[in-house]
Amino acid sequence: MKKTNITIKDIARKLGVSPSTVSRALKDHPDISPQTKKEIQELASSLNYQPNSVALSLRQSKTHTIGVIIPEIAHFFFSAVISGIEDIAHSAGYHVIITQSNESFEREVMNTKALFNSRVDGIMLSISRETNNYQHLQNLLDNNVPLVFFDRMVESLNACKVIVNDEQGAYEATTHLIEQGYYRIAHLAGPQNLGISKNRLNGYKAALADNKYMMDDNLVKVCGLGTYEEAEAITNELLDYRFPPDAIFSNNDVAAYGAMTAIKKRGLRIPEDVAIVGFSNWRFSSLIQPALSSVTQPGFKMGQEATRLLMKQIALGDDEEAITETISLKTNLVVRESSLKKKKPAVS
Amino acid sequence: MKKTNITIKDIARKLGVSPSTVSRALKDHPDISPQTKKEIQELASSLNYQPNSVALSLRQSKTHTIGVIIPEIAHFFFSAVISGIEDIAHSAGYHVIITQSNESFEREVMNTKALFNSRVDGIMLSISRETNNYQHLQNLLDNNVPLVFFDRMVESLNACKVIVNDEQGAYEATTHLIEQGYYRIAHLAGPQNLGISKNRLNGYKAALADNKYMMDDNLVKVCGLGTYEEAEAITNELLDYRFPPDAIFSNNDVAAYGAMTAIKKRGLRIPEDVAIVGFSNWRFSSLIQPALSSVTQPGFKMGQEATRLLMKQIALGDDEEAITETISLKTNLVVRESSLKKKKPAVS
DNA sequence: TTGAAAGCGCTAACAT
DNA sequence: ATGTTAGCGCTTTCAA
Repeated sequence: MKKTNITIKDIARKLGVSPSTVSRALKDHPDISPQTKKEIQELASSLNYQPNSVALSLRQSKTHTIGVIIPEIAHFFFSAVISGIEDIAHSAGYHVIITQSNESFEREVMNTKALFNSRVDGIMLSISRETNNYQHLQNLLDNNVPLVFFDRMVESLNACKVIVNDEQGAYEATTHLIEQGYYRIAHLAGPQNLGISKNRLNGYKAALADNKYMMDDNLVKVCGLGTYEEAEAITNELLDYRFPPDAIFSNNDVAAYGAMTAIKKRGLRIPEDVAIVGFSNWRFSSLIQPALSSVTQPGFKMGQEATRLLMKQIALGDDEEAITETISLKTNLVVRESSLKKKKPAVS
Repeated sequence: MKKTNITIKDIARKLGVSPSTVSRALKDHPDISPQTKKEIQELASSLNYQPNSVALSLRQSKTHTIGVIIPEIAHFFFSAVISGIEDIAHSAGYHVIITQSNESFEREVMNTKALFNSRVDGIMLSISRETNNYQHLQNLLDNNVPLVFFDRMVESLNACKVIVNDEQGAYEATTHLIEQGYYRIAHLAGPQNLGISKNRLNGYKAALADNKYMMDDNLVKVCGLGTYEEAEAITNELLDYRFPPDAIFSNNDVAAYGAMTAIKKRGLRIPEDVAIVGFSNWRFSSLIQPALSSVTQPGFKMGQEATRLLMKQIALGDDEEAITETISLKTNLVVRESSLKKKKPAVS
């Protein structure tokens, strides 16, 4: 006695009118008389009628759904992105279908196909590590499917992109330390084959240069392993210098933690003796490292911007030329009160 | 010159056959002659034909999509759940639509409606904090929509549930400490109005009782604020006892971190002098707290199990009686080598 | 072995 | 102001 989803037909039959009348009444079409309109709407709500979006989608060839392909959901940065996507999509009346590539090329291809078959109105993705063939994405573009890349994009494809400006983030973090009055700022860098690490090092260098600080190569140490023990050891080397650094800009949170450990073990104070600012995706960094300021990736915002871009594309008629915008997001410098040493005196 | 999604009709026209023949050929129906079948399949693939799932869904009133309502995506536990959901759903050929309630009742209701309208084949949800009226969920059940709760469920509703056995997890953690030879085990408890905290305290008590340990009320401290500073202060109280604890079982990772800080500041060693085991949702706990063992919630598994349950329900005919199974998942005790003091000697 | 026709639920152009 | 009809893309009975 279940399984009886109310349809427009049902309502029409009960009221002795035609389905089209019901359809019009339910969407408050001006042609329908107030009288019938009222009857229909009342019956509909008392029957708890819910329109079948599938039928609508077929009719209008529009699903009001966007597809997302993400390398790994259970990663703080990406889940923040999803959250941002959901935020904008939801308020625009869109659903979000999430798929995961798990960094596998094959799954990425499967997912694009499946999303296309579902006739999503647009797709946003961050390509997997393995991906170096872009035919599946080119297919989408050829079929006029709105496409937006976030975080990891394909340079050569003619689509919208949202990325993070790491260099600028590093620049800002370093400048912050300079403004706080630190004068010997070391950098725990990441492996230099990663673009991301290189950009951060460049930002660091640029900030030093712009502030007329001498660049001292001894203060830049690459942490190749990425363990905190490594960072701890490297920090110890730095602290053993005759002129040790009084601040450290770290490429990531693991290294920052290693540095913190080394500094504390020596009985030095953070940030009075040595300050630390590092890039971080750490959800709980404020809890764990109350003395550390950090530079965070704006995942939520990235999701929002990517979705806005996608919405714009979707709104475009199918004949109009696709837009290909690239948004470069600023990182957030999260400064904790307790990590401030001194303000630069106002210039007199 | 775009926007021409290939349909079955297109193929039929080009080959001078009927749409039904094409449909059959594409799904390898035995009635079609090998000859035409081959022609059709070849043309389809060369045209890169992709079946329109929306039309399929309408036809079969089956969307192969499941809906998820989650309080907050960017939370490690929940994103792990999503990951588990995706894992199972994907291999069963299902899509996953994610929605977020943001702990708001209103949004939860909107989301259930929207998912229902999308005619998802089933819904999984963790209710929001605000939710205390269940009409929207009852509606789903009345409409025969398969429903599975995970983590936060509604006792009174007749649906499948997947939860975590916190009491058992606490029991196991405490037992672990006992087996390692610790004999004075304190508990940093959570606010006792939360079922979850109560369950963990109960597990702790049960473990002590089963091992013939004296229950000492002085060793159970409630951390009401939930800050790590509070936990640090409370730990200090404990350590000031004439007979201080040699192990701490903590209700959560924040308290564990506070305890760790207090212990380290006194120059005591972990785990030799005082061991800590705590419940944790911490993604990076292994990195940050290499000396701490922890009890983690099996989020991924929860997602998997919930999805399996949902699939089972979906597979059920609409006439058959709905099943209402409840699965209680074991927590994971993550033991780090460095947190082991001594093994209990084998009984001679 | 293939085709014609109906229908999933809804809407919109075209009657009336 | 309301009804009729056709069609979105696909499957599936039924007929040939």
